[in-house]
Amino acid sequence: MRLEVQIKMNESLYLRDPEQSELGKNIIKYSIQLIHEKGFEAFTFKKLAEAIGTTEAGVYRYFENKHKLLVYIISWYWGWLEFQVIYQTKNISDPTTKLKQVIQLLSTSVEDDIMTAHVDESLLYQILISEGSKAYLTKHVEQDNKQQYFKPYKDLCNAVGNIILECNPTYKYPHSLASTIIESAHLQNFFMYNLPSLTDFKKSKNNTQIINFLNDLVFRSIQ
Amino acid sequence: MRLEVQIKMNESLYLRDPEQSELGKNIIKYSIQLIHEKGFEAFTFKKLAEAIGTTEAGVYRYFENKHKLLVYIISWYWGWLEFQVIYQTKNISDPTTKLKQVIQLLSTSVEDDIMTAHVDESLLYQILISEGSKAYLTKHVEQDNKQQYFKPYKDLCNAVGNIILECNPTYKYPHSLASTIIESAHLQNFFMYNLPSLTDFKKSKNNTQIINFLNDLVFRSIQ
DNA sequence: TTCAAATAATAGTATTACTATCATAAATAA
DNA sequence: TTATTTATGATAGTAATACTATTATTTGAA
Repeated sequence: MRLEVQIKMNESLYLRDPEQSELGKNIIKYSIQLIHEKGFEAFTFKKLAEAIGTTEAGVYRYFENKHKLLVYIISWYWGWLEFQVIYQTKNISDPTTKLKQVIQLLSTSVEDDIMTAHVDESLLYQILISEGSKAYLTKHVEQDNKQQYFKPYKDLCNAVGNIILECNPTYKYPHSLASTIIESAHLQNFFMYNLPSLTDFKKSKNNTQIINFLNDLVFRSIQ
Repeated sequence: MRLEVQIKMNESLYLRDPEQSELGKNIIKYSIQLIHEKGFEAFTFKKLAEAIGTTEAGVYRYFENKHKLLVYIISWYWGWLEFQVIYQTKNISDPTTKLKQVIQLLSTSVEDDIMTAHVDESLLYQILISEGSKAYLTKHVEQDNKQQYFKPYKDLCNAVGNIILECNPTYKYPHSLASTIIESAHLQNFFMYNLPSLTDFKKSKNNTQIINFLNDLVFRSIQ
């Protein structure tokens, strides 16, 4: 038996559901590769179509524009991450241990999950770090938000906020602390590799230093 | 006597120094207005030229492309902010009070500084919140960094890091904490207005709640 | 006054971000 | 089985973007 994890996506992000066809799955697969390789600004539907072996018009039948495609794959990752957070903390009763596990998950790239064949999670993690904030840093964030595009991010943030409250029910800023550690985990990662003097870390494969920093920050904050 | 503050800019950011001519100053002034109004993605040199009353080619004589112009105005703001941080904490001897003052400066838009005639700092603060990270979240961050484009940001970060160390010389992550509070100040501001459920704040003119959150975060972290 | 530098005016190109049309192949329903 | 919908492929076309180049005109310093 073959298990497949399916992340339920917001339907208004796409014109045709990419999970439902080979071409659709290729659009996701190759857009992750290309955005990772070229960066979001240099990524175009034409290049994507060439990589897949289809035409530009073919891609446009699935996604209205490249921004929606970015939001799609970023949202997918947030959904997958929330699943990981819930799954990997299920049997932990101590909220402190749970929160540490969450910080670890937020700070490290996971190996390519075999349960999601057409998605390479480790590439996606890199995309999240470099391009993630571009999903919402737009002039149309309000409309996008009305369409619920950011629900997976909010859900994750809320889940993390709840674990924070489990650790200390009187802590006053669970959501802000949650969004701060999520974003900081990514940003410190980006800085460590690209602008290291903005951090106190040396480049390293594992992200222990970032994890230590965030643990220190979080647990002192919530006592 | 008329005082003018001049922020020394990295010369490789521009082709011709915009501070040295009327057209140049207009390019800065109107690009701030237009980027604020339309967002960086929809901002073009053609629209800018029309707003100023010059031609596209005229703008290209000053800046190679719109990304360098963005980096220019963002860097300008970092430089100006560092000046503010130094100036406004000069006579404070207590490092804790100093750090609080810095957090306040990072979290609030300052009134338009009359000492910089062609720059509207309150608009620039909004641009920094929404577009600031796009200055470095690119595939060419490494080359840009080699050209020292991010020096003003690093300098500010370092100045804040030093104040953190004054408060607690044994704190292990002064730079990471500094970059985290700088970015978090902006992000929480953006979220408060656009994705409020990622924060614990209600929309408000002054940013006291964000300042309280950051003070709490920082001073618990460094004890 | 003269000469160099800055600007204005105009034109042109490759690429991007789409939209539209029509033919064909594959899946499905009558 | 045929008829018909549906997805894809192939091709074309358009407006806007991100530039580069050329020439003429203005300005301002020597």
